[in-house]
This record gives sequence, C-alpha cells and structure tokens, in this order.
Amino acid sequence: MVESCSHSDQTSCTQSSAEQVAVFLDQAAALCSRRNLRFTRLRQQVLELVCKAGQPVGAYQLLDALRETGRSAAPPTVYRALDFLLEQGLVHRLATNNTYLACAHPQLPHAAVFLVCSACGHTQEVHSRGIIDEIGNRAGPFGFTVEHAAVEVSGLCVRCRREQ
Amino acid sequence: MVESCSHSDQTSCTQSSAEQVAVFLDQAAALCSRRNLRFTRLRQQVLELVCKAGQPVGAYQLLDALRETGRSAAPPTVYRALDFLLEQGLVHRLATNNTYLACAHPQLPHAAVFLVCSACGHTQEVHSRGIIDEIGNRAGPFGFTVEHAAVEVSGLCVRCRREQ
DNA sequence: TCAAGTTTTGTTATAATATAACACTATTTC
DNA sequence: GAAATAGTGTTATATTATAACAAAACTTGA
Repeated sequence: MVESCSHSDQTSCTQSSAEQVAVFLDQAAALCSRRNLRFTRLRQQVLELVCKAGQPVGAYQLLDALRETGRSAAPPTVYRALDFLLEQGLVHRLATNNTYLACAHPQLPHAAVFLVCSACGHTQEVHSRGIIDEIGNRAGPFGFTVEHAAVEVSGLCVRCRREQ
Repeated sequence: MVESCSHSDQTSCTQSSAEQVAVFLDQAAALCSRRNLRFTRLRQQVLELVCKAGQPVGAYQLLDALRETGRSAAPPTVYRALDFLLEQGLVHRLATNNTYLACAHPQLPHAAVFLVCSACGHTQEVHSRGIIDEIGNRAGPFGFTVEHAAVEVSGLCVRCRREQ
C-alpha cells in the first residue's frame, strides 16, 4: 500500500540550512529511539552528510565526505548506512540518477514526487494525494498491490528555464 | 512537456507473442523510415530481443543474447542500440531495476506508468492521463517545466499475491 | 561513380554504482 | 558475564554504463 504524507499538498520536504540539519538529526534520533533502533555514529554521520548536501548526492560522494571526517570507510560502510536510513524513511533514493536525498519529515511514512532539474540537478520534493491515489486506482483493476511508488520527474527548474 | 498516450486509460502496452513481435518490428521499421532514420540490422536485432523477452531485460542479458546470434558485440554495441531505441520511444528504461522493455505503440509519444512485481519481475505498462496531468499540475506552481516523468510502482502482481 | 562527409559499428579500456563474504567489535539480553 | 544479536571494517568482486578512437557502412552531391 502506498502510504501518504500528512501535509497534503504543495509542501516541500527539502531543507538544508545549518540549524535545520541539527533539528533534523534530533528528530531522526528520536524516531529511532521510538522504534528501538540504534542511531549509531555512522548512521548519524551519513545522515548529516546527506542533509548538509541540501541536494541529492551519490553514494561515492558520501564515501569521500565520510573519509574526510577521518573515518575509515569503504563502499559497504556508506551503503549499509544508506540502507538503514532508507528503510526508516529518513532518506529517499532517486533511481533515475542514483542519488540519495534527505527527507525532512520522516515522522510519517509517505510517498513523494521528485522534480529533478536536468540542467542544475536541483531537486524539489513535492507531495500529492492525487497522484498517489490515482496510482492506486490504476493498479487496482490489475489486481496489483502497490508497495512503493517512485515518481521522478525530469525537466527544468524555474531558474534554469529563465537562463535558457 | 509530458506527452500523453493516445489510448487514454486502462490499456496495456506490453506484448510478447511471436507473431506480434514481427508486427512490432514492421511498425518500428516504418516509424524509422518516416523519420528518416536508419533501422539498422543491429537496432533491429536488439529491438527484437527486447520484444521477445516479453518482460524487462538487462543490457547485459541482451548482450549475451546478441552474442548467441553469432554477432560480435561489446557493451557499447547494445547500449548504443538501446539509446537509439529509447530516443525513438521504441523501448522504455526502468530506472528502478536497470532494465529495458519494449513499448508496443511507439507511433505516438506518451508517458507511462509501470507496475513492477517485486516477486516475479512481471511488469505491466499502463497509462493514465490523470497521473500525467496531476504531475503537470504539481510541477506548475514551482515553475518547473516537465520533460519526462518516470513513474515506477513496485508491489505484487495478482499471481504472486495469491501465492503468498 | 567516386570523393567527401556523416553516421554507425567494432574494439579496448575504464568509470561508476553496488554487493558478497567473512572476521571483528560493540551492544543487548538474560 | 556469557551468549546471542547487531553493527562495522575490510577485501574482493559483481553489475551497469561510458570514453575514446579506428574501421566500416552509408549518404550526398558533383
């Protein structure tokens, strides 16, 4: 089943300002605590890096950033942390460009729509009951049970559109 | 801009029966001819292999199949053919599992929704004006100009659902 | 038809993304 | 505190995709 976001429409999940990162990490810690999961140093660090990026980042970018903090790390280091964060809904993965992105309100599970600028990479996370419902309506007649919907839209953001 | 499919709703694009493959290849040839593009032997072969698979296949599976026909082939061989076929809308790429899939009615450009069974891999291509329109409506307020929408839904198909 | 230009293909090498496997450490549980 | 569980470090390797350049095949126009 597609689960829907609390704030219904037109709201963005993205955030990156310095103070907000801290708030977000606290929220993540609280969420893990409620779920009896360990929010380890590694997981914190990776989430913080994803957060600070403020836009989608690749796993190997995170790996480099992680190494720069002095930590010994290899690909599995970062992929395992990402797997955990993905499972907990703290980050999203964009399949169309193999990047990872923080979600600012992981309190409630939800399905999102991503607007990815093909020029600058800027990515906007938006939500829409409408799209999610419509996907459910389409799948129903085929007897298909929806688990997860990846809706990734490429195009030009306002800025890049103007510059062209 | 998201372009929409002619047959509006509830129709599937997938096909695989032997005779239909031939028809499809003819259609593809005609389409290339109309567009003054070369439907070369390689492109034919790759499209035929994608078609015959009847379900999404990986690039390296296609590479193996291509080699089995006696043809000398390396990764670029198949990726270049796929790029061409993608550009012409003859095949789709599923970003969530890195596979390629024939589209049965490439005459008209369109945006599709894919229902991908996470158990057996069976993939159903469906269309919905509703989803495409709604994506446009969501993107508009952000000044985002939609070029392409990838809507990939994972879940359980009827069969796998029953078997569980 | 043939020469020049363009497109397509062959080939080698390598980049980018992701996982397997196993030993070791840290944490939890009882 | 011992046993069980969960997490991490490490090495190796799988999987997916592209760069670069030479050779071949087509197209175009004289």
